[in-house]
Amino acid sequence: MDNYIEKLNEQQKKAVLAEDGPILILAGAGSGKTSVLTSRIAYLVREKGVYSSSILAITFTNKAAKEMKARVEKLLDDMGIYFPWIGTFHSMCVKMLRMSCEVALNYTSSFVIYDSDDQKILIKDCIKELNINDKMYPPRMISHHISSAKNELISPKEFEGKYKDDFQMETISTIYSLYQKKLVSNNAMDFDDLIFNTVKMLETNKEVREFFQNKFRHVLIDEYQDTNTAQYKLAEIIAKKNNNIFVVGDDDQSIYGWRGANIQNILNFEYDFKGCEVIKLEQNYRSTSNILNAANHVIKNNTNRKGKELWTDKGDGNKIKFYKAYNGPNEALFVAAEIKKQVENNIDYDEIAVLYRTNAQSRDIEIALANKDIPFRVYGSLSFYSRKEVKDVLAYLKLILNHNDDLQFKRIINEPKRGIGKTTLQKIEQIVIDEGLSFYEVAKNAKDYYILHSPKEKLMSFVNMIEKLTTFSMNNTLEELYEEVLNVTKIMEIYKKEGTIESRSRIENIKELKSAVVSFEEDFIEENGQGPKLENFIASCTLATDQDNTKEQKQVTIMTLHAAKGLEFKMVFITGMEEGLFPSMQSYESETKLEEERRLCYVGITRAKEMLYLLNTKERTIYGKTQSYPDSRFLQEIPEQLMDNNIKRKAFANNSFAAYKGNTGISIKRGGKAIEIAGFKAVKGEALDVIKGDRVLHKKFGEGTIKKVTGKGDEQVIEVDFDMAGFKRLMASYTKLKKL
DNA sequence: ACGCTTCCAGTTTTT
DNA sequence: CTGGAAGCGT
Repeated sequence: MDNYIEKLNEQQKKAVLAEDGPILILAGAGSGKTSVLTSRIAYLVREKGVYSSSILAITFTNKAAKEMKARVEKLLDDMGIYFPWIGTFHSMCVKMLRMSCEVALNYTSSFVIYDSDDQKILIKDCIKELNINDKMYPPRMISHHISSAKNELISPKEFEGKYKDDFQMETISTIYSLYQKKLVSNNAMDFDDLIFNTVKMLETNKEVREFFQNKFRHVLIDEYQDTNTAQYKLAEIIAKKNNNIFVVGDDDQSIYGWRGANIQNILNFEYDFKGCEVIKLEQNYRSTSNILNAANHVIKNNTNRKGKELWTDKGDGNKIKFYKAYNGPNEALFVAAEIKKQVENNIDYDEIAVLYRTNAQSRDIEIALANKDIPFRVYGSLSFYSRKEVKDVLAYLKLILNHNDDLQFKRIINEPKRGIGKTTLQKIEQIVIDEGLSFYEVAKNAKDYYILHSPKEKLMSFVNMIEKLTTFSMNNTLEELYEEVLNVTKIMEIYKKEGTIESRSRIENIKELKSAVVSFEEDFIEENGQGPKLENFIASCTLATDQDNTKEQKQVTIMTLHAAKGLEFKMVFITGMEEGLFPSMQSYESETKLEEERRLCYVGITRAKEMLYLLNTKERTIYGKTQSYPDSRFLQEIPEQLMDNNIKRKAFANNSFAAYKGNTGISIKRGGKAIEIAGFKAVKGEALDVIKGDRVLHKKFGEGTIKKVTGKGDEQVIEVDFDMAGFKRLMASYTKLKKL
C-alpha cells in the first residue's frame, strides 16, 4: 500500500487528518475532494483503529459510489473482509429498511421501489378514483407537491393540517393520503419514501435508532450542498450520538434546488453542528487558469455564497473561444467541424463533451455529429430502465415477487395482448374497491364473480402462468427465471414478428437486460457468497440510471449541464448561451433561481480542462417558433482578455445565411427525428463488400437497399436508398453499416 | 379491444 | 415542432 497521505496538499492533509467531531470541507470544483474522502476513510481505519463496518459514506450517484468503493477497496486492500457502507442515500436507506422496517414500519422487508413512472401512474389512479378533474390537478403538479412534502418530512396528516383553508391544497392532500395508502397496500415505496421512511423508522423506534447510531461511528457525506431536508435529518439522527460527521461540498455547485435540495444545509452547517471545523480546498488540479478565471468571474456575481476563489499552478492555457452561429443547426455544425479538427490534433472523442441547458437542444447536435461520422453518446434522454419493453419484463418479475402489486398487474395483464381490455379491468376494479382485495386476488377467483363470467378463462390462465413462474422462481436462478418469463410470455417472438427498426431495438434492450441479470447475479454471488433474491435484483434496477453505464468507448459525450456535474473533459462546448435559454426564462422570476442558473454555468465552465467553447445563435427555433435572444449575461461576466477575440470576430463575419446554407446536409429524418438503434454495432469495413441489391442497416439512416457500387478500395463509393432517410452516396471506407 | 387521428402542453431530474 | 394521451371509429 502506497502512502496515500503524502500525495495530498496541505489543505487536503488537514482535512484527512482532522480530529473527530463535525467537519465541513468546502471543496471547489476539481480540488480533489474524492481523494480527500477516500483518504479520510483509509486514515480512520488504518491509523485510528476504526472498524470499517462502523463507517457510513454517502454519495449522490451510483457512479460516485462505485468510484469511491473502488478507491477505498484499494486503500484497505490488506485490512480484512469487513468493508464500510458506501452508497447513495437511496441505496443505503434500502439496506437499512430491509434490515429493520418489519419491526418499525408497516412494511415487509421485501418491499418494492416505485420509480417516477410508476409514481405517475399511481397518482393518476388516485385522481381517477377520487373523481377529481385532472385538468385542474395535473399528475405532474401533484407529484411535485407530494415529493416536496416528503422531502420536507411532511406526512399526509401534517399536510392536511398545514393547508386547512386552502381548497386546492386540501384536494392535493386527499390525493396524497390515498396515494400513500395505495403504496403501503402494495408494499411499495417511491424514491422519496426511501429517505422519509428511514427517518420515520429511526425517529419512532428507539431500538432501531440506537442500533444504527451505535453502528455508524463515522458518517461521511459527499456533495453535501445537494442534500434536502429529509436527507439532512437522516444524517443528523445517525450522527447525533457520536457527532462524527464529515461533509464535503461546494455551495457554488448547488444546482438541484428545484428538486428540493436545500443550499442552507451547507451554508448553515457551522451553526447546526457546534464546534465544527471548516476547511477550504481551493487549489484546482483540473483546468488551466484562463478557464478557472472565467469560472471565478462568473460565480462572484452571486451573493448567497460562502466565498471561495479557486487557483491553479497550471499555465494560462488556451483562451476561451466564442462563436455566434446563425441558428441551432449552424451552431451544431460548428461544434462538429471543430471536433473533427481537434481530433486530427490528437484529442480522443471521449475527451470531448457538448453541453446544453435543455434536452430539446440535443437534436441538432446529434444530427450534425452523425453527419460527420463522429461517434457520440447522448446521456439522459430516455434511460434504459424506462423503456417500455424493459419495464414490461421487469413488471413480470415484480408481479412474481409480489402478487398484490396492482400497478404491475395492470401494466402486463394485456401485454402482450391477451384480449383483456378496459372493460374487464373496470369490472375487476369495482370488485377491488368493494371488497378490499388486490387485482390479482380477484383475477384468481374470477369464477366466483358473475360479472367476470366471460373473461374468466383468460384471467385464470394469466394467474396460472404467474403462479407457475412464482414456483419456478423459488427453485431456479435469476437467469433461468428471466429466460422462463420470456418463454412463457413470448414477448421476443412478438417483437421479432413485427420486424421494424423499433422492435429490433426492443429486442436488443431485452437482451441487454438479460446481461444485466447475469452480471448482477455473478457480482452478487462474489460479494455475498450466495445467489441474490429476486428483490435484490429488482431494487438494483430501480435505483440504477443511465449515467451508471460507463462504457469505455471512444465517443463524444452529449448531455445537459446538470448531468455533467462531477465529470471532466479536455474539451467542452457549452451551447445555447442565450438569455431566456440559459439563464432560462423561468429563472427570471427570482434572484434565487438566477443564482442557481449561474451556479450551473459555473459547473459547466469548470468541466473543461484545456479548451472551452461558448456558443450561441442569432436566432433559435424552439417549439416551432423562431426568435432572437440576446447574449447570455454569463458571457458578459467573463472578462474580454480571457476570450479569443480573433475567433470572435471571425465568427461574426462567418455569420451569413449563405455560409450556413452551403453547409447543410441535414438528412437523418423520420419526421425530423434521428433514428437510433440501441445496442446495434455497426462495423467499419462491411461497406466495402456489398453488392447491388444488398439490404443494409446503418446506425443512423436505418435500413436501405444498395443501388450502385463504384470504385475500388478507399475510392469505393456506395449509393444507398434508405427507407427512411432517402438516397445517400457514401464513401465505403468511412461508412459503418451492417449487411442484413 | 384495438388502431388511427386529433389535440394539447412543453426546464433542469444524481434516485 | 414534438410526444403523449384522449377520443373516435371499426
